[in-house]
Amino acid sequence: MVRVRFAPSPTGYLHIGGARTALFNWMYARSQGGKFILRIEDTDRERSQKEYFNEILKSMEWLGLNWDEFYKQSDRFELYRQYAQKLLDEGKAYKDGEAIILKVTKQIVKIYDLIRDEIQVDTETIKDQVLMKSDGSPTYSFACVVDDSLMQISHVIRGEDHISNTPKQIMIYEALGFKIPKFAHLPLILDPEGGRLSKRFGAVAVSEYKKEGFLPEAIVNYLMLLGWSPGNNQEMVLLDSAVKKFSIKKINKAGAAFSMDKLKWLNAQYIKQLPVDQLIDSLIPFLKEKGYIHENYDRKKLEDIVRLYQGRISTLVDFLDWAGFLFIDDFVVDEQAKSKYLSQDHTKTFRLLSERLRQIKDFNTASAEEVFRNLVTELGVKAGDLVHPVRVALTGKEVGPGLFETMVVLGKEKTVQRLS
RNA sequence: GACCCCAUCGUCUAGCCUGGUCAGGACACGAGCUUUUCAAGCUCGCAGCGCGGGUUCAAAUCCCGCUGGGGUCGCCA
Repeated sequence: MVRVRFAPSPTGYLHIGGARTALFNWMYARSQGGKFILRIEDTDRERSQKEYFNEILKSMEWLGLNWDEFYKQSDRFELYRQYAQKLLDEGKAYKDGEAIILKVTKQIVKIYDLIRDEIQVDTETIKDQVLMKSDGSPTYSFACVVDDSLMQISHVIRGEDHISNTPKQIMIYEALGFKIPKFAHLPLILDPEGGRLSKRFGAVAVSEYKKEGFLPEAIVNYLMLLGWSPGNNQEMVLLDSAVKKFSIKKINKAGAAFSMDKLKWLNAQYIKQLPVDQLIDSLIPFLKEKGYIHENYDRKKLEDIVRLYQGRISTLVDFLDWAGFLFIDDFVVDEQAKSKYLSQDHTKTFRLLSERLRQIKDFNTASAEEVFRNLVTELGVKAGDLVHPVRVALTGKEVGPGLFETMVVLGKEKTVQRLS
């Protein structure tokens, strides 16, 4: 039975590297009909915070990485103490003050890694390992080994940064007489320049991506493509089909640089193929928070607006930026657009257009366009000479969807009003 | 520094195991089409096996070295 775990420490938010580790563990469990366990490694009471704990759980749920079993190391201190005592009794560990330390014997430790094959390490360079700290709490490696054994973890899938911990942990397994699980060390996610992923690189927390308007499906899709490929030149991969094709052996060995461009592209693809109703539902919290809509809003009208922008936004927040002028009257007018198209006085033409539009009975794209084209012909100017200034007057921007579609979603009343 | 891991377009990758297809796809970038603008979409294009040795009739693919990058060296996890 395959049993894997994701073991984050609540000393920080769930970041994209951790999310990918969780994802790969989850995919492996689901692909093998095994169990996915979430274990919170909160042995460091000083640095662990409830806030991080909550954020990690929420982000996991948001991404759709449901777990079958849940544990918290802070509930298990007695267990670690017992096993440390056992090693003490057997003479495999010794005390230094209150701390309990494992004697490291000289040997060549062989690690069998599913991704990298065999790795050999000479323990000559490894010093005796602290198992229990002076304050009575277990060290990371010790708690990790005890838990992985007791929880019958079959495969330890974690970041490459743990490779050098592995020989130390194998010695603990051996001292305890525990069965050694299989290991798979994932390549690390690098920042866009190929360096270490750090706070210096803006958004690292999963919750940050949620705030920026990314869809969980897109994040998950992007993350699985970092170090793994479903084959067949496929880019958009739903979790279900990825699970069917998933194989640890096919995971890459080299680190992967994070590309915001590609993530955004994927997010745009997911937004495009989302049923409008679902897109509206995803947009509503953002619109409410921004104060663009309140409890009572016209869903039909919102649907028209969303349809107009669905194909041109790459994040949910983009929608707020592009369509804000439809919800509020004191929208920001782009300075460049203003100087480019509104530097000369259009008052008279705008008034004329406004008046003609006001008289339309059935205000739709066809009727608005007809009125507009007739006026342009009458004035003897090119359509574009009026289209752009009008767009800026109505939307505050020099770019956007077709002008007449824009007028219709804005509504006759506001269109007329903004032109006069 | 020591130890460990890694190396295909700028980036993510397919191909490597089981040597022999113009090294394929995607993002980004460039051009064109479309068009009232910008996106989107469609078409086309640019661009890569880090270097040096082997092995072989034949090497991106197997072996060695170099270089480069990354990771770890905590009573943090």
